[in-house]
Order: sequence, then C-alpha cells, then structure tokens
Amino acid sequence: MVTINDVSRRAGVSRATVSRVIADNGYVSDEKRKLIEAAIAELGYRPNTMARGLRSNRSDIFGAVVVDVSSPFYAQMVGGIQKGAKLAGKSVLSASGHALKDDEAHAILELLDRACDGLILYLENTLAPDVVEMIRKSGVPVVTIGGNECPAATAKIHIDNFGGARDAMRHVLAQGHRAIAYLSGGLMYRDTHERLRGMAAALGEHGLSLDDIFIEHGDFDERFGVEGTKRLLKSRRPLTAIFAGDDDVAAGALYALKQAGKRVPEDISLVGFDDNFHARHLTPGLTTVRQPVDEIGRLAARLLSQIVVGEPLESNEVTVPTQLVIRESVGRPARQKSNRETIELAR
Amino acid sequence: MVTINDVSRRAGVSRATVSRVIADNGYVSDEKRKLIEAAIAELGYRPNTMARGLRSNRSDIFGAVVVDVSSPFYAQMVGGIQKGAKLAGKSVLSASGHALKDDEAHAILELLDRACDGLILYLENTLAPDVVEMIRKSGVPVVTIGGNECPAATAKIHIDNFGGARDAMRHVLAQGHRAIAYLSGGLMYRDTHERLRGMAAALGEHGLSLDDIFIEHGDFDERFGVEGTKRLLKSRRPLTAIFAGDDDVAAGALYALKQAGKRVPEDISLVGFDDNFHARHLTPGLTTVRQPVDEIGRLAARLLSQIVVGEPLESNEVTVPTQLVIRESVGRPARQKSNRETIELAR
DNA sequence: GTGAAAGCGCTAACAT
DNA sequence: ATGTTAGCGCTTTCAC
Repeated sequence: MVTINDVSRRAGVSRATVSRVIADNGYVSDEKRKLIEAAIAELGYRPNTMARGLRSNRSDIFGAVVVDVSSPFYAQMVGGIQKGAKLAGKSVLSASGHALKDDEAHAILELLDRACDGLILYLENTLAPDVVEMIRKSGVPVVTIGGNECPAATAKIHIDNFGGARDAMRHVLAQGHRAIAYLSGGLMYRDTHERLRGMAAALGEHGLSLDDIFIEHGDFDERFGVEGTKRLLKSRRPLTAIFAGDDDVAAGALYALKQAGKRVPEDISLVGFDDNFHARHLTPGLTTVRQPVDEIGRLAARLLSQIVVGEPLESNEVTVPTQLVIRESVGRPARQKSNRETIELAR
Repeated sequence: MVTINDVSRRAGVSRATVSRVIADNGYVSDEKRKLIEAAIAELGYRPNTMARGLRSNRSDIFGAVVVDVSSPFYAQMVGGIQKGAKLAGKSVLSASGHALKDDEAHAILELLDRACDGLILYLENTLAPDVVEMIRKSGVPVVTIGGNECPAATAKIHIDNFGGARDAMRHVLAQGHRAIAYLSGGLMYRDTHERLRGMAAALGEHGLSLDDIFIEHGDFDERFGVEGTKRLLKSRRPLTAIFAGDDDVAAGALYALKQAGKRVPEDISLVGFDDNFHARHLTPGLTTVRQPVDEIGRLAARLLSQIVVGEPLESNEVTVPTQLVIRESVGRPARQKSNRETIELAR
C-alpha cells in the first residue's frame, strides 16, 4: 500500500506538506506542490480515508434516512441527494427507516457511528429524545425533509402539501365537481393534516368545507385504494370525483373503478398525489400533484454542504413548491355532462 | 467522547478484553463480559468505526455500483443488497455508474478508497485493466451481477435472459403470432445477445429463425418505444406482435399504438422485459419477463458475505431464473381471430 | 513555507 | 482467559 510516507520520501518533503497538498489547506510553495503532485501520480497514491477520518473526525460521507430506498419515490430523492453531495465531494450512505420509529432510530445511530459529516432525514415519526441527544452530542448537522419533528435539525425543508392539495381541489371544483371523496392517508402524518387544510382552503373559496366531502383514512398503498374505492362504490354515495392520498392509492382506486365498469374521467374523476413513477403510465394519465423529489434531494445536500463549510444559509427553513400536473383523469362531472347531453338532445 | 479506554477503566479490565467483547472474538470469561457490557451500557459507548477500520482494515461497508440508483429497477436491487447486507451486519454505500465507463470506474475507485469489505457490481461496460488491477491489489472481493466483464470477480450472478426471452417468444408463438417485430436494445449489451439467442431458440422450435422476425435496435427507453413503433406502423409491415427491449420501451410502444388507434392486444400484442414498476399499471397490464431484482440483490450480498467470512461457496457462478409474467397485453393474432369470426359467422 | 512530533481510537500479535 | 505493546496512516499544533 502506498502511504503518505512514500509520497513524502519520493518528493523529498515532509508528510505534513504532502498532507497540506491533498487536503488543499495551508501554504505550500508551487515548487513543492508540483513535486508532490508528481510523486502522487507516479506512485498512484490514494489517501486512506479511515486514517484521515480517525484523525480529523470527518468522513466525507453524508448519511440519509428515507422511508424506503427501494421505492421509486424515495430512490429518486436519494438520487437527488447523491447528485447534490457529489458537488460537495461527499458520498452518501443511505438507509431505510420504514416509517418505523425503531428502524429510523437505528439507521440514525448507524450513520452517526460512521462519522457522517451530516445527516439528511426524511422521517415519519418524531425522534426519541435520547436519539436527539446523541445527534446533538455528535455535533453533526441535520437537514430534515418533510417537516417531521427533529428538534436537532439545523435546516428544514418543507414540501408545500397545503398548496398542492389546494390547487388540486381548486382544479376539481372548477370542473364543477361537488360530490367528492378523499381516500386520505392516516391522521398521524403531518402531510395528511396539511393536505386537508389545503383542501379546506379551496373548498372555502366555494363556500364549502371539509364537511361537504366524504373522507376515509387508510394507508398510502394500492390496497387501500382498491378497498376504499370498493366501499365508496358499495355505499352508493353519489360521487363524481375521488382524491387519492397518493398515486399508489390512486392506482388502486383506478383498478377498482375499472373493475366496477366505471370510466375515468367520464363517469368519475380521479386525482393522485406525488407524481410518482407510474402516474403517467396509468390509463388515463393521472392528474396529480408533483413533489419535485429529485430537486428536494439536491437542495437538502446543498444546504447540508453549506452548513458543513460554515457558509451562512439564506434561511434555515425553506418550503419547496408542489405543482399540479394535469393529465386525463379529471373531467367534468358526469351529471353535468348528462345535463348538457339532455340539452343537446332537446335542441 | 467515550472511548474504549473509558470502558476498560470502568470495567476494570484491559482495552484488549473490551475489544474482544465488542468484536465478539477471542475468549472472555462470562464474569468480565458482564462487567464490560454493563460499562458499555452505562457509558453509552459506541466504538469508533474509523479507528476500527484503520486498524483492522475493515469497514463493515459493502460498496455497490449499479446503473442508476434513482431508477426503480436498480433501486429495488440496491434495496435487496441492503437487506442482504444487513443480515451480515454490513451497510451499503451505493453509487451510479450511469452505464458510462468513466463513471463506473470512478465509482469503484471511490468505494475502494472507502475500504469497502466487498463490492457488488452491475456494470454495463468492461472494466479498464488499471481498474481491475486496483481491485486486485486491494484484495476486495467482488460479486458481479449481470455478467458484464470484470475479471476480478470472485463470484458472478447471471440473469437468465436467454430463458426469459425464449419463454416470452414461446408464449407469443403459441398464441399463433408469426408476424413479429422486436424493438431490441443495442448490440453492445450482453443482455441483448442473450435475449436474441433465447428468441432464436423458441423460433427454432417452430422451424423459424431470427430472420423471420423484424428487429430494430435502439436504447432502453420510452422514446425508442414510441419512435420505433411509429416507424413500424408507418412501414405498413404486417405485424401482430411487438417485443419491446424492456418495459420502458414497451410503455412507449403502447403509447404509440394507442395514438395510432391500435388496440392491445386485440389488434396487436405487446411484450416487455423486466417486470418493472409500471408494468402492471399499464392498460392493458403488460405481459413481460420478470427479473427478480430484489432477490438478486439479496443473493449478491449473501454471496459477498460468505466470501468475506471465508465460507466456501457452493458455486462461484450462479444463474438466476427469470419468469414470464402473463398479464393482458398478449392475445391471439388479429388475422386468426377474424378467421375464427368468419367461421363462426359462416355457421 | 515547512518539518518534527504527538497522537486520533482501536486491534492483534505476543506473552503470560 | 487476559494484559502488554506496538502501531494502522493520517492531520495538526507548534516550532523554526
């Protein structure tokens, strides 16, 4: 193994000077720098990250915890984090929290043990005080995504769930829908509350409130989409539009609607949330609210880099906008259409 | 910071004994072990991974290079790797090779620098000799997935592209299709060749060869699916079935077919490859060949763990089967159907 | 600007 | 079964 000693000997300088060159700090004369760089190249020297880390207590690794690295949504987020980290010369160690308090805590401790230079956390549970304390003691900066409680966060990225849900509801209301159901995520999630607020805001603009739509709570998965929709259908509730908690729920809902012989959007309109990977592959293309996951990941890594190098942040709390993506799953309500048809026939 | 010294003092033993307890090797009396474990718990001691790594030249990290960590297909694979690694007490540092020789080499060197205990590689290019040399010199074991050339591989996982393509073609032929097009991936990929061989095998069973189907080569993406299909349609070639290079290509093809007013599978049948995330969300559900990515990832991590601990492998070369997933995108060829209809009408 | 020296926290060979 | 000892490769004072 080629060590810094070999390089220093070859270049005829001390190890300290070599160290200054590879870490790019401190003063080194151009002459010696050239010598050292030549020696490094000739010997094919690669600094030992462990030794550097032990000595300097840095690792050039950012740790990231998301719900599930293998799901498309979070994979894209991690991808964004990696891109952002790369710009700062950092690698990313990612772990899944599985929306479970224990797994999340484990993942964080693990990353802390690895001497991460910073942590990016997308959690679904409030951190236990002892974990918060460990983060604090370690002095590792933290950027949270999604606003789930981590008092140790140095910076927070919020996603505009409020605005997204409001815009989506506005769109649906503007099409004339009033008989609306919402297959919502659970009330334990902050996102759920924000989205409900957003919907309420849009409803309010039409003199309506959440009481005027039908809300059912369940998981953010396809099964809930299928089951919830079946229940809605069975209830014979007059319904012209369904909001799904996310695109997975929407996929399930779409499936159940088709099974029941309902056409989307002719018979019933459907809205998702996330603009997940499959949203545009559904038939009809799903109208949904895009969360710019890749950008969010990059932003998180950028903020963390800034914090690490001590660069002042413009703000330590930023809200990332969401965007309504209009495809083909929302139309005008069936009843209204039949009215028009009636009128047309009457002519 | 709590160090091993603090623990040894508190427990009244030497550092070496503490080390034996935390590394779980060597003999330690129950009595002292209890003492040490108590001291560790009381002090909240966490071993310093950098120091351990520097000294022992292990990191408990597996490095993984795949084409793109943020794409659903590879994200699932990385997820599988993480699950498998966790069983062996390892974390996973993942990086994207982007199917580019340079990026792949960079990623590997980076992971080598991080003193990974092992490498899992899904590459698209043959490794440059100097990179292979670096891997060799480092002594880090390598498991490759997909069979792309890495002479330094300790174990190789192949995916049965041959069997998958053969089974898919058999299925299509069995439905009566003979006018078939294949929107294939590029010939620079080993997968492409294997799949062509598989198709040829199935065709041979019917006295046909690859010359009897129409093959066009392009990228593994949706755009090629759209463009390729448009060209096929414009060529007015009589066609009853399209094979897509993968599910992305299939999604594009499906889109183009719908645009052209063709019904799938009534007018034309469609087959994908991968059983990617969106395959079952397409309408009709895509008949495709499943690559068990999660299992492959887990297997890779398991093999690597075995190699690391020196456990003998059953075989250092394993082929993972693929599986034909039959959904709704393949039917009997249109012409044949009309024949039947004619017959039925004639009765 | 550069070098000498002192460890960072841990493990492993050796001794007992 | 346990302790002693000698570093792993690097960075960072502190002199000069």
